[in-house]
Amino acid sequence: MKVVEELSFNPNSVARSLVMRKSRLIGVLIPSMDNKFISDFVNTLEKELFKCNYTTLVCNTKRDDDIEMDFLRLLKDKYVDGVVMMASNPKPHQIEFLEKMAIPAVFAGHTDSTKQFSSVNIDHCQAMYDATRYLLQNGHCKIAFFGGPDIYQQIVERLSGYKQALADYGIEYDESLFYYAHDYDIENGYESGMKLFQRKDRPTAVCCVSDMVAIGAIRAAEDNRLSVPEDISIMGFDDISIAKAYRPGITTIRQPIHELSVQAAQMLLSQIQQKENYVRETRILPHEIMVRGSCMAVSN
Amino acid sequence: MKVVEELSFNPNSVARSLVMRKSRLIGVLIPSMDNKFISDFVNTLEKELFKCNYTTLVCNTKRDDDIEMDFLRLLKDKYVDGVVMMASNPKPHQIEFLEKMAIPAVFAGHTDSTKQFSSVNIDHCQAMYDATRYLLQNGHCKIAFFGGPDIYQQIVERLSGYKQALADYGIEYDESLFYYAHDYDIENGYESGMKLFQRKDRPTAVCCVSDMVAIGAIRAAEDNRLSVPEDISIMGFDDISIAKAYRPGITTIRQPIHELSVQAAQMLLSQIQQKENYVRETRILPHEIMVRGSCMAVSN
DNA sequence: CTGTTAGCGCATTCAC
DNA sequence: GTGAATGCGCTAACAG
Repeated sequence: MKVVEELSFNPNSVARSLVMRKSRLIGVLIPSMDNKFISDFVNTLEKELFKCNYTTLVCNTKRDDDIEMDFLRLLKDKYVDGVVMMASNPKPHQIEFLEKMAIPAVFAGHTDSTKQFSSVNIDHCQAMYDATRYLLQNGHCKIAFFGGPDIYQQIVERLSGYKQALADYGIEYDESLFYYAHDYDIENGYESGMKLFQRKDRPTAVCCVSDMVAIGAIRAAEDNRLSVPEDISIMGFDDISIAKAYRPGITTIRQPIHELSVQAAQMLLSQIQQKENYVRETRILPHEIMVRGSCMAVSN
Repeated sequence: MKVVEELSFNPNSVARSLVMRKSRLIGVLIPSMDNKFISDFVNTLEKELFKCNYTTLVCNTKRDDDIEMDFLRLLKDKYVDGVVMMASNPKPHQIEFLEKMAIPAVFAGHTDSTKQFSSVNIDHCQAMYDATRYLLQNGHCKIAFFGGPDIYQQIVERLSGYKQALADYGIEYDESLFYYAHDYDIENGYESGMKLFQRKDRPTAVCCVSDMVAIGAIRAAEDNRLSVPEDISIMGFDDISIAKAYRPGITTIRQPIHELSVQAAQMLLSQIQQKENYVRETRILPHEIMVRGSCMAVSN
């Protein structure tokens, strides 16, 4: 130990990885970086894993399936000890790859319906159901939906929650009130809004798949001389930090981002420790509606 | 080659790194993740490096010097081929470490005043000078400054640009109009605003170190029944995407984020290729003022 | 309990 | 040209 100090020896992690087939590295696949929801998740995850001496390798897949698979291979090559998958909904070839290579993995914000890997998620369908019901309970009966890319299971589930709530309140689903976009950023919400708000028969409320879409929608409403929430109520989803700071404050569904992250870390860690004995599980965490200024009751 | 196909052989990158002392990995040190400015930078950087078959290892230092050094050591251990330093202003022990370990490095958004490493940056002093001058030219003569942590060289430079502009317009610097905060997020701008806007002798404008601070300031103004920009003009800095979408649109200084990133990548790449022959250089890129709704002229 | 050795999977070098 | 040796820095297994 004295000699270690004297020569300031420090073990070479690459050589160690080579023989150990371990790296104390955890890969995290994320769909993008420009989103408070994701950065909060990663921040918490890093903190949790760091406690156990793991370093996080953040992989931004930019929502590209090929990049996703490239990263998975890279991570395998690097002998990562585990992977947190939050980039997209589980795909068969990914599951197969992870299974074959015996890489511990956890899906976060997504549910592996094959149950081959653990997942932590919220009930996206129920969450959007609650959002829609909140509007219905406040007297809205004509509610538009600004959707996102339907390649995401979560988005599909959210839409079905919306439809379910309408059905439960005896309102027929009107396809002309559904606006599809290829992404869920400000621009998409703005474009959908510009189309919708120019209609004579505009609704009294709109449900958005994300807070960013909601911000775009609010901008579009204002550009059409509509006041939010007086003329139109706008509901967000995610509760990113800007949702509270925006004017008006955005009424939205909060995902328990911190809990999602902590549990993902813990599940992955115990999977790494317990190896074959690990019992996979699917956890659904509670969401919460954040009532702020972008929605109001309508008098019938 | 036939056999390679048949056995679907794929070279082991860890073993390769061990013997080559290279990894085709580039480390990127960032101060946080929750910022469009940073995520845009990283996105572009990844794209540029990916073209040359390099993978990016994103390290979130959370503005902690120790974490920063830990990552630097980790990166050295992993035999990264180079490092992009955008987490904080260059510190002597980092420079020494990089120099000693012969790790190619580039500072982005920061300038290495020792000139031992290359840098790409904007002129933060001139940028804030221009922002302040814009307000002065629009008739404002009492302008507050919402500053951030002075541990950042950029922030110090921005403050000095503000002071310089005032001086050039024959206005004495009034320390009571300078509000210091430990971070530059929405909350800090809000707190500074709540203090300032309750004063009887409030100014007609405020320069903020970041767009997030500006958003907080706008919120505070509104909570004090002040209209932006009618009662008070608020100037941002960075031009993050929300600056345009916010209401009112935030007049701000745009950093050429894409160019910053592309040039950082190119400089690092040529440094890696040219080895000892590489000539270090310091590049300063032009900024731009984005005129939007949060500032207006004042009639004297 | 200390000392030696084999081998992780590659690139490099030298011999053929 | 092809083939066999050496070593990158470590861990694990084994011997003394």
